Amino acid sequence: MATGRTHRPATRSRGIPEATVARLPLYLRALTALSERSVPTVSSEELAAAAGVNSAKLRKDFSYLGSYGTRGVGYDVEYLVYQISRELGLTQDWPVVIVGIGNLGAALANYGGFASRGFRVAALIDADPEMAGKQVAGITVQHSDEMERIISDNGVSIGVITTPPGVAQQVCDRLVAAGVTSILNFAPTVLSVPDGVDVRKVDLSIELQILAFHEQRKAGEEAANALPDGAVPASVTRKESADKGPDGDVPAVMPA
Amino acid sequence: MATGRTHRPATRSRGIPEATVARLPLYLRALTALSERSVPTVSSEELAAAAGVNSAKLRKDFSYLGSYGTRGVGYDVEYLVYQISRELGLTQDWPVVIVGIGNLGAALANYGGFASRGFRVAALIDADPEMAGKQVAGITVQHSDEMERIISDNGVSIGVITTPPGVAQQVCDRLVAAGVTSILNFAPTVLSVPDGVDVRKVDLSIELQILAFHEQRKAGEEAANALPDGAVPASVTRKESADKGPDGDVPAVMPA
DNA sequence: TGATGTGAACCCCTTCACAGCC
DNA sequence: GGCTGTGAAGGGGTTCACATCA
Repeated sequence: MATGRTHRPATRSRGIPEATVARLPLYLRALTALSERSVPTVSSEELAAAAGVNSAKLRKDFSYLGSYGTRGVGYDVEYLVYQISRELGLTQDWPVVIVGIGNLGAALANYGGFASRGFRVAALIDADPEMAGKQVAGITVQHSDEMERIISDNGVSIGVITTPPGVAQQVCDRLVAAGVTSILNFAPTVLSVPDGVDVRKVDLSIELQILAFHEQRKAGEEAANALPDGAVPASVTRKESADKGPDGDVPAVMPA
Repeated sequence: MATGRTHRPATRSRGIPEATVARLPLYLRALTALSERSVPTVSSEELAAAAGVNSAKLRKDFSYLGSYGTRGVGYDVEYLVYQISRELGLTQDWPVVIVGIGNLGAALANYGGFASRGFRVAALIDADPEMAGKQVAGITVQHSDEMERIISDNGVSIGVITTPPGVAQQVCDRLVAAGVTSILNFAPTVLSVPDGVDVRKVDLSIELQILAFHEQRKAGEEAANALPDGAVPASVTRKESADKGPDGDVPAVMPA
C-alpha cells in the first residue's frame, strides 16, 4: 500500500475498513459462482458487476487484503476465494445456537445457507417446555435451562436471537454471560452488551419503513408537505414519478 | 436549518440524509414505547439511550425534520411520534405482497410487526400449484400467475422476495414490470433493477460472515493465519484490544 | 496493451462544543 | 439552569484518474 511492496505488507494487517468487510461476503458469493462454472480468472470490472458494486470500489477493497491480482490479467478466482474465506474466518467451523424457535427461528434452522459457509447449527433453544424434545430441521430443540451448558460444551461464540422482543435482552445477557461474543438479533429491540461483544441486527419492520419513506417520496411531495405540522394527518395523493431515486445503485448500510 | 426559520422550512423537505432516515424507525419505536407508558416528554439524552445512539446524533437527525423540541425541556413524545410517522409515510397504509411462501415467507407472514406499522399483507404468492389455496397466517396463498393482477388490483408498491435465489431475479422483474417500486429481498442474490426502484436486502449469511470476521479477530490470529497458502499469510499481531469494537450500538443493513 | 493498485479529491456522516432559547 | 439546535471540525468511505507493471 503505502509502500510499493507487492507481497503482503506483513504488518498492515489490521485496519480493513468495516465497509469493506461488509462487502467481502458479496465478493465471495460471486466468486464461488464463478468457481463452480470453472472460470479461472476475472477482471475487477466483471466481478464488480456480479457483486453489484463498481470496479474502483472493488479494487480498493481488495487492496486492503493485499495484492492478489495480476495487472493486465485480473484475479485468479480460486485464489481469491481462498483469501477472502480466510480473511472472513470461514476456513474454520463456527458453531451457532439459535434461541427462540418460533416461526422465524424454525425458518432459519431450515435455511440451507447456514452450513454452506462454515456455520453449523449446534443447538436450537427455546423457553417453552412444550418445544423441548421436538425436532426442527432435524435437530432436537432443547430447553433454555440447558443454554449455558450447551454454549460451554460446544464452544459457541455466535448466537442468533429469534425470541419475542420482551425477552431478547435477558436472553442476550445469558448468552453473553455464557461466553457468546457475537450476536445476530432478529428481535425488534435495542440490545445492550458489554464492550467486546458484537451485535448485528436484522429488522424487517425497519427495512419496510425505510422503503416506505422512499416510496412516499416517489409518490410526490404534496402529501407530506401539505399539512402545516401541528395540523391533521395526510391524505397522500400518489402518482408514480421516478425522479429522485435515493441513489443510482444501491441503498445502504450504516455502521453503528 | 440554513435559515433560522422555525416553522417547517416548507421547501426544505428533501435532503434528509439516508443515514438519518435509517434511524427514524429506531426513534419511532422508542417513542412508541414511551407513549404507551404515557411519558409526556423526553430529553435527547434519554431518547438517545433508548434508541441506542448518542444524543448529538439524535439532535442532528431531528434537526433535519424541523425544530420539534423545546429548549430546556425536551421533546413532546406524542408530537414526535406523529411527525416521524408522517415523515416515514406511515400515516398511510402500505399493501405488501410476499412472494415465495416457504419457511421464511410463512414466518414473515406470521410476523406481527407487520400490521402494527402501516403495513398490510395484501397477498401471499407462490409458484407451487400445491401451495395455492392453502391458508398461511390466515391468508390464502395465490399462484404466481395472479401476480400482476394482484399488484394492480391492490395498488401494491412494495414487494418482499423470499424465494430461492435461482428465481429471485425473474420474480423481481415481474414485480417491477407490474408496478412495484420497492423491494425487500431475502434471497441471497444481487438483484438488478431499473432506476427509480429501491432494493434493500436482508441476508442472514452475510451477517454471520461479518460476525465471523470480527470473531476471528477477537480469538487471536493463530487460527486462520496458520496456513501458508500460496505464500505466507500474515502474522498479524493483535491481542484482544477492545479498540476497534465495530461499534457500541447497532450494526446494520446493506444495499443491493 | 490492458487491468491492477493507489494517492488525492470529494462527499457524507459523526462528533464536538457552544450559542440560543425556554 | 437546562437542553435544544447547529456551525465547524474531524473521520470514513467512495470515486477519480493515473502511475505501475505483467
